[in-house]
Amino acid sequence: MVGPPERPALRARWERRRRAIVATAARLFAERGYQATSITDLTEATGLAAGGLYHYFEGKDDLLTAICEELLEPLLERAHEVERESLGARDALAEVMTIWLEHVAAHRHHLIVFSQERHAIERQARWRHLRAQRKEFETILAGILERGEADGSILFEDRRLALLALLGMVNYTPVWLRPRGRLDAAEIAEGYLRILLGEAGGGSQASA
Amino acid sequence: MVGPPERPALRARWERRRRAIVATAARLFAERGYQATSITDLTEATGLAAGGLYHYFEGKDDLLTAICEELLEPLLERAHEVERESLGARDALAEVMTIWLEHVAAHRHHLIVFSQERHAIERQARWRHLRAQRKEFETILAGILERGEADGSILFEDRRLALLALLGMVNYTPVWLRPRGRLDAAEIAEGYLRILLGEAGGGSQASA
DNA sequence: CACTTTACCGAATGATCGCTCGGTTTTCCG
DNA sequence: CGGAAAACCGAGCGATCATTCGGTAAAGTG
Repeated sequence: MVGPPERPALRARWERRRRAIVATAARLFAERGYQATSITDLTEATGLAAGGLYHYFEGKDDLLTAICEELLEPLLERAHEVERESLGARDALAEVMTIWLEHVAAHRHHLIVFSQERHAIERQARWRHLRAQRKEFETILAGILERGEADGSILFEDRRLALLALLGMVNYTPVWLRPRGRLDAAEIAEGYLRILLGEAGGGSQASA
Repeated sequence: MVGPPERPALRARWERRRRAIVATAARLFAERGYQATSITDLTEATGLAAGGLYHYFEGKDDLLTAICEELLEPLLERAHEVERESLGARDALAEVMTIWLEHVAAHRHHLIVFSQERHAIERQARWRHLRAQRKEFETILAGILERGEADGSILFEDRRLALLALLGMVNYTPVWLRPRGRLDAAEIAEGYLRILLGEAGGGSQASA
């Protein structure tokens, strides 16, 4: 049977090891694909034998679920915290984007796996809750943009397209992000925000 | 043996059918994932038996190759055409983005598959040419942005980040795009261009 | 220390999958 | 029409894979 031990002294260790396996699995799945990664690959990478893995997870898809939950749940919680601060839309957007990019940078493999397996998560009933969490986060973002447009603090040519563009930028970030790259998460968040709000340069001259 | 027939009368039909199989496979792979789609799934969707499929393709990965080639080759060719027109950077960017989005909209499943299987394409030697084509297209884009900054027709806060943001937006587009949605490909291209160049609204008021 | 829970092992299992190949039907062409 | 090439079939093969389970070792508990 899978689940944390009843003895309190062992719970912390069980959870720590489980999280370590999730992190390893996220890296392997991101590098090779979920289906293309075999249980044998996981045993080699974790040092556990097959039976040992099934002591922490009910199956391979339970591992995928854990990866996505570790990505979505803390992000959603922190986004709700920002909402509770009742900032102006402009500042709320800046703050959500900063925590978002920091979370994504710290969980790049998780997001890559989530994006790669999106087709499964969006279609299969067993992942309804992940779908709901993704939607909830997007709804928070949409709300901030709408609020910003309503109170005049943000102007969009097309607000709905701006949200989709933002989701695209951020979801693509872990594909190119390298741990000690030129920009850190906060700088990327600021850069994206500038692009989205059209504050950079101002753009145009006449065309040639 | 796989390959087009020697008799000229049959070549056109062979190629037409091959392309039809590629289109069907692209849809299935996009919906279920490449690895999760079995040959049996493909036989059901195409009406061909297993042996029939292997008359057009050497294997499942040949099908993946064909999908990616159908995505990248025409796009690259059309991008080179735009370059040959020697437009100003601003106009060149607008034109490349329009053909890009039109191509992506017409091949949404292809791009979804390419993105989902990116880990394999980027890592395995047999897909070196696909990797080279992707890089070549990105180099064309980078060149246009650089040219635009050099001649003052485009101003960026961070040109490299702007390119990555653009790639993110466009690569994410097929995830949400619906065939007869609110915006067509040209309108999306225009919207993205406005976001990238900061021409919309002008953005800011004071923050709250 | 005894005893129970927890942690882990790894060979065996059953199912699935990509692919092959001998054969049949269809299509072209002289 | 007759022969050859092409198109297609589908049962079966070998390999792989996720998962199970009977067992052992280690750790906490009273």
